[in-house]
Amino acid sequence: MEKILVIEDDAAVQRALRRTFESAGFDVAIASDGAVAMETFRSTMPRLVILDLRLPGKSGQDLCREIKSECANVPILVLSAASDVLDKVLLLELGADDYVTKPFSPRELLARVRAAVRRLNQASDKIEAFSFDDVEVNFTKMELHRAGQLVPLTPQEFKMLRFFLNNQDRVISRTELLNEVWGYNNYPTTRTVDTHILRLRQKLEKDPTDPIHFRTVHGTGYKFVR
Amino acid sequence: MEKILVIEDDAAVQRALRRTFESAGFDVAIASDGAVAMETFRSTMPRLVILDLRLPGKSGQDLCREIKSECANVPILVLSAASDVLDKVLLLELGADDYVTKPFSPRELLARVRAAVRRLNQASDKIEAFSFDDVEVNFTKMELHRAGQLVPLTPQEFKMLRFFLNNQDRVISRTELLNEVWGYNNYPTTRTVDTHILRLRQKLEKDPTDPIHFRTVHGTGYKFVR
DNA sequence: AGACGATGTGACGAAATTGTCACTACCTGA
DNA sequence: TCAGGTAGTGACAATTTCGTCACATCGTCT
Repeated sequence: MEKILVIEDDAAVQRALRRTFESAGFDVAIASDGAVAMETFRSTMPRLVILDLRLPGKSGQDLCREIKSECANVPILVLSAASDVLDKVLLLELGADDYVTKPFSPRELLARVRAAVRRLNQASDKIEAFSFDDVEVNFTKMELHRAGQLVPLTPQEFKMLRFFLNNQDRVISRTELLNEVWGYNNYPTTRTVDTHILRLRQKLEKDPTDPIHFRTVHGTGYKFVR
Repeated sequence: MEKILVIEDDAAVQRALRRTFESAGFDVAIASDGAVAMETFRSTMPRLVILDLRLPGKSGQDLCREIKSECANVPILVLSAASDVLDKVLLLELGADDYVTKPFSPRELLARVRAAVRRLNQASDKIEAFSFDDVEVNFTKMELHRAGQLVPLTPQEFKMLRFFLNNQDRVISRTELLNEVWGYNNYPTTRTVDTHILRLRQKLEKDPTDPIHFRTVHGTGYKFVR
């Protein structure tokens, strides 16, 4: 279920948006006030933000910039009164990804949000190439070089590495790894995960004993940090 | 079991509400008088408040504001006579979350309370990041920084911290903590809770000896205050 | 069939986490 | 002020979790 944040002061519009998006299966958080909006943003970490440019307290434009500077990959959809003199260039400068002028139809707004979320999911899911340290990996070619040298990875190792790269910084439990990397049918032991982490570390870490990238989160799982 | 506070002077309505909510599994506290309501509120720390706007003593509107200013995340459901000239906007300004006009059906009221509580539980359970003082915590990354420094927390400490952040200002008994944080199967001593509070304080409080955020409520439990 | 690489498993010491206890300090009501 | 309960604190032991290794298994290629 995708989480979105609505920053809007008009109670009637709030209700309308909540109804529209909740019935479309979104998880809606609302901030009525520019002053608390950033806080709400940080605590909910939404997938997308709908922002009314006309706000009491902090200006919508500032908010836009602030959100973008903090989390560049969260799309922002701006609501603006038709009377507002707005040009697309300004909006793009602010970091907004799309805009809708009031009065708008909920249907249209919903369509735009869906489009934005779809783009996001597509873009984020399939890293084809990546590099960190002196490591360069290309999933299309299934090749990994370290300091220019080709390092052979097994298929399982590639899968696992890819999953980690697609979920950087996030702590991932062994169970989730088994589900996502091994698939739902196979049920190896959680011990197996450790062994594979070990192998990835030995191949990719400068000091496999004291790993920087493939970190252990005791009692919980592992996470990849660039 | 969710605790709710009913602020209502009419004895007949009191009885009706008590019957309705107790048989629905709620824990009901009642204040008949605006004057003592705040006191009752503070001592019971309910999950939700049902407030009759027409009260002897202190005005219902003032109460509404006062409760909200003290505990912003406790939903307030307002009861009002149909004859009252009520503006929805005014209510929202007061901080009320919903309202029902008399005469109301118990069934409807119950439904609204349940909806509010559900929203609360849903919304609150998903805090992914939060900050207070010079502390910043991110539950997705399982990282906590204090004054920019990484402070390692154990899984149990993360769980506990999260529960406290999700239930700010509310007094939580040791038993409830054991149930919610440790789960229903494990039954460590209530003393165990104290030890973990100690550890959180040592890691997060400026002066662990004189804690500001993780407060002791003697004879009852603990509460987190921002 | 034999060889080889890839993968999964169990064992075991090491490390981290967590629960408990004992003791002290504190609070509260008589 | 005293007694009795309640909470803070540090040390310690029990338990859980992790890293690592050797080895079994499996499939594939020759």
